Amino acid sequence: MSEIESFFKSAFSVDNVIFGFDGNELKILLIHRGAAPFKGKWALPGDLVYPNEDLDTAAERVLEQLTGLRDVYLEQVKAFGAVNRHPLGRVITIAYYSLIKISDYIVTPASFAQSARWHSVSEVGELAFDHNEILNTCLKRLKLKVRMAPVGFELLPPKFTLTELQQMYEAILSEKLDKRNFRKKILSMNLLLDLNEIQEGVAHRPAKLYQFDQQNYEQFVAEGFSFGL
Amino acid sequence: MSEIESFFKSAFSVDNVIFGFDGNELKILLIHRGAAPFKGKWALPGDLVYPNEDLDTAAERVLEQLTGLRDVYLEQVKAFGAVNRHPLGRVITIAYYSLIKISDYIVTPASFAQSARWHSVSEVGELAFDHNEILNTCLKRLKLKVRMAPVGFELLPPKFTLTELQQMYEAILSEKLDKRNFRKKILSMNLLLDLNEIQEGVAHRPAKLYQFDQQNYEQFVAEGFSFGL
DNA sequence: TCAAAAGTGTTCTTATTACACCCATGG
DNA sequence: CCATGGGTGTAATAAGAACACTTTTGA
Repeated sequence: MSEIESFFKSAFSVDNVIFGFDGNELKILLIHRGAAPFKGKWALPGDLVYPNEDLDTAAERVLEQLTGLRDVYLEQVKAFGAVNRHPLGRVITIAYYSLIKISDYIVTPASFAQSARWHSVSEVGELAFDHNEILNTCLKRLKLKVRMAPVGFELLPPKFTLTELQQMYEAILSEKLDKRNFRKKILSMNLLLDLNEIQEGVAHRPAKLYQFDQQNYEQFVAEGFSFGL
Repeated sequence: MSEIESFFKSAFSVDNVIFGFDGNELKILLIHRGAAPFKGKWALPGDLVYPNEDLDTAAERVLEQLTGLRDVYLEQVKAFGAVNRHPLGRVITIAYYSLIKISDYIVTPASFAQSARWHSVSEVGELAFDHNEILNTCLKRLKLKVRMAPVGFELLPPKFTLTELQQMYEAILSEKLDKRNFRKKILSMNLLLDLNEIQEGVAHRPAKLYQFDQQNYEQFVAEGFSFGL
């Protein structure tokens, strides 16, 4: 085998940390591996990238095959390429994370989707390959991102209460926030549309429902505003 | 060719945006391509990754072959993998940036180093491949990073004046900073060691020389401090 | 003595923090 | 009428922004 050919004896994959929020905890969707290597371990959903497929497209495909969801928030984080990260050959992987509304997720018929399950981020054990490292990197990135841009809304249903919003941030950042200060700040940004609706069927004073105002956000950004929490 | 073989008909490379600061402007080191594709264009230094080489190692190698420098600040940014980004085949590239002290750079004997030249970031023209996109992404990342961590010092000589420090930040962020506020803030962090030395041979009042106090920084971080500018 | 950059504080404005009670609803 | 979470304001502190003159040196 010539030297130049040996360069092409390698493959690349994408792996996707799919985050969801159940109203309480930050979760990720993991696949139970039914085959070697790492048979029996939990792993991030991922796949080899097709020869004629863009990286982002591959990550979207993995997500859609597993969840049936399209047009989801997806961000590339970085490449992981340690020589021995894959026991069967030289495979570098490009890590993504995505944010989905956990209630939109329904187990799809795809065979590997049958073995998928949500895990609390705080209770993830030892994963296949270098997936713990990938998860940690993606989580760190999400924590940064969620303070710098209004991406957290991707985890919530279209209508949400301020408490839900706050709990989502607390779950991601793993820190408690002050209720009054949080509300003051988030409302002062004028990014929440008051729907003049309230919760129903709760055994306490019902909370007002809000919606993220994407249009306002885009206008404010165009005017020089930058989100910060 | 079987399907599985086709996955391995691909290669990956690293490309490195090497930043330097000449006391005035932010610069990058580009290579003038002597061969197709993109013959005659300027390009980011890069190379295919050896089959048994980690990604970070490959980026370090590219940097060392070009500049002779080792133990340099290097950060992976992301992977670029559009299907047609390389005219000769499927090659995804992992982008890095590095920060070097421009005065340490001496043209090395390596053949491709002969065709390297510093370019002002603001005057970079159309580059080979998708290298303009890579450069922009790396520059954006550097702007973020330099506010969140004391990496800018990597661009300065070991002894520097406060004005030099400020000009470095201004060059990276492309914005003017207030002299008094800048000094107040940076000195209040206790990350600068006053060397009790002054500039020599300048035709004006000589400035005091400082050094970045890595040891203090690490201790402060351990105690929960986080750099912010 | 001139030119050139170094060095230095205060005031004002804005953002952040800390903190406790009453309200509306369902059971 | 009780339990549960919803909703609200103010005062103190800290951080950021704006701003102009004197000092030191070499030529």
